[in-house]
Amino acid sequence: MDLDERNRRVLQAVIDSYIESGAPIGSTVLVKRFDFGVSSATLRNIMAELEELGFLTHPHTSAGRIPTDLGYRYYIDSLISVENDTDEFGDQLRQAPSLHGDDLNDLMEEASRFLATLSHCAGVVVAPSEAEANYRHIEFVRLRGRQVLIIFVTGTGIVQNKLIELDESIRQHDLNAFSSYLDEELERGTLKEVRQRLLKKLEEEKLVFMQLMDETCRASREVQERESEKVYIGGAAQMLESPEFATVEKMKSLLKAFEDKYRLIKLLDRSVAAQGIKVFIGSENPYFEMQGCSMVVSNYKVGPNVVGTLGVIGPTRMQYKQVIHVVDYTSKLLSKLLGERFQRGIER
Amino acid sequence: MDLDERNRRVLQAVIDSYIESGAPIGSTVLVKRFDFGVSSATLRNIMAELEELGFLTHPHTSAGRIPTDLGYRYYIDSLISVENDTDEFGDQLRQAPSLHGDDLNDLMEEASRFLATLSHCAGVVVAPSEAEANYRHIEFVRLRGRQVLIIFVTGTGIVQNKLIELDESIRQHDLNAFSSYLDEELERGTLKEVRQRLLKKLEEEKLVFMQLMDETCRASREVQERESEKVYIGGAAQMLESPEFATVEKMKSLLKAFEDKYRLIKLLDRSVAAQGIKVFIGSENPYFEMQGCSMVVSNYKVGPNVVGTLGVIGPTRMQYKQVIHVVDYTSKLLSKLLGERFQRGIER
DNA sequence: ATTAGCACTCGCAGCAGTAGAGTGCTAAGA
DNA sequence: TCTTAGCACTCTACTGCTGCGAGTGCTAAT
Repeated sequence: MDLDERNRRVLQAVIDSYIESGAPIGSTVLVKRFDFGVSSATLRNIMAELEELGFLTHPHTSAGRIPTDLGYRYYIDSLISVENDTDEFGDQLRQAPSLHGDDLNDLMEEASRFLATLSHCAGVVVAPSEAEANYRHIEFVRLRGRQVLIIFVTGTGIVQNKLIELDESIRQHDLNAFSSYLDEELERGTLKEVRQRLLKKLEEEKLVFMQLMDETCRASREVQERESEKVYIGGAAQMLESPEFATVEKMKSLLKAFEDKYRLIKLLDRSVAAQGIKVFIGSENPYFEMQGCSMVVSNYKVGPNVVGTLGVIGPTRMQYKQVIHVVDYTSKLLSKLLGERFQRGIER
Repeated sequence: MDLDERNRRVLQAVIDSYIESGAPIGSTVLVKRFDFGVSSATLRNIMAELEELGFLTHPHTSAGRIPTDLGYRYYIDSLISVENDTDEFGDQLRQAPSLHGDDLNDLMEEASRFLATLSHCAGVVVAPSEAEANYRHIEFVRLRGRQVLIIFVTGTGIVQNKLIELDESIRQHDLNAFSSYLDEELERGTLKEVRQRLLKKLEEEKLVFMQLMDETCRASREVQERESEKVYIGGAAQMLESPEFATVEKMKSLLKAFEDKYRLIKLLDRSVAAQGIKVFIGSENPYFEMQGCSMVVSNYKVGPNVVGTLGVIGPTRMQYKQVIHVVDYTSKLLSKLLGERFQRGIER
């Protein structure tokens, strides 16, 4: 797999040019645009070699070369340098309006649009899942009869709710008392632990409270699941600008894929087990059958913990350098913003 | 504008056939498929007449006829009968799985998908706006220092929240006291009225509470606005199945229009000042520049009040009878479900 | 190893020709 | 006066053909 310096430069030139123009790159174009100090015939030989190695291909006999997925992979791994010459783009990033939605939903949606605008691809953000949520406050509101609305407030200020139905009626006064009790106990541990302590204390004495507690635990789980199933997709229409999706068929299948949010989450979550940025090129991704699409994904944190995934889905022929930069920047930005919320949360 | 019986029947036959097949309808096709007891030549004469009146047109000299927007309008107003012969479709509707999302967001999303699936168009639901929200409970959670999270619970069990910052710090205990006070007062009127009463009572004595009250009112307004800006769009990809959107350009502009949710809300809200189902055909709608699209909209209620809009956007050539039926059914279904929540809410 | 030259391949745009669908008009019949 | 058969006309869609241009691969010379 080792290429000599010249071959590498040619490969890079082909991919760069192709990313820019979208049209197959012929040997004469390379001679005109770059200075390899060799003739077009030599370039043809080199390109034939690169094709044999699987980095390039051509759509038909008399067409120029385009990169294969393998070619892109090599490009990303060995040829791109994200650091240098992106400074003017970095400035552009920093000048972009920051995110300021104070509601978590707004924030996520903004982030997805932010990604989309700057990358010219579709931006995707998976909502944070706090595995063992640390609740700041739990409130109960009695609606009719035995129906009770449970409201969860997490340390990060996220508010979620769930309606439950108890076996017997309970007074709002008692609910308030229980709520205060829970709040106190929550300072000393998670909901599960509180449940354990409560179990010992109450025995069979107050059955209603025990049921309320059980329902609360169950609701908490459900509410967390519901939250972690949310995906925010921004700027999907932008992707359709790329000529590679200019056929009706491609467009349709792309949009169908975006509508199937559930699979999208699965895909993104599995993709990013480890930290840092990952790039998936075209067919590399077994779950997303869409041909001609790449993903650049990363994750974001609250404090020290990875809580969610975010990234960009676009045509295989995307501006990888810039997109990687954007995804990196956004993940850090979002982590910072969530971190600030978190700080507010834990400090009592 | 009055057509004699035969001309009406021909117009209806043309539109019905066109809706079904999507191809321009020629005189011979009509003779084959319908029994008018006249020859194709006569039908040609009639169709020429209908064209002169503006109900029909033809894309080029040697093509069959297709309806104009005016033709569709006449069709909807005078020719369609929603009542009869839709019974088997009504059965299909009633057999469809009902909606059961207990979270309001889930419910709206489900409703939009419900509309989309049954109409084969894009389903759109605008979130309910309760002009003067009747709150069941208002809760304050102190985060850090002077930051307070306000949680609103409406009579219908909708939970919304907003983070505010006070001028001076306040203890959680006092917040709780204020919350209980508000809850009691709210039984006797709206938030605004409570504010008036409070103003008289407190005078300048307790400045913090007054500020908290003001912030709460402001937050309440904001939270309501935020909610009423939500639109749920389901099955947008389905629309692309129609051959009229089979060109790349049409697809793109359609998707762009859907992404611009703000304008969509404006459009829908203005459309439905009055109650009942409305149909907007193609160019009839000045705000939605998309050509070749019709909307069928209605609204839904909580108890006696209209609170939101819902409907379907699809190609001008849609199955109006069925779609009208679906929209009507869904609006009633949603009203019923919300009504149940509401009943739960007001009964204490 | 590099390069100039050349034959070859393939896609694409343009063009002519044809088939088919459908119309509008006219003149004859009820 | 309304209806209808017949016919000329129009327009689209499809087909096959041709020439052009871009680009390759190969070969022989440097």
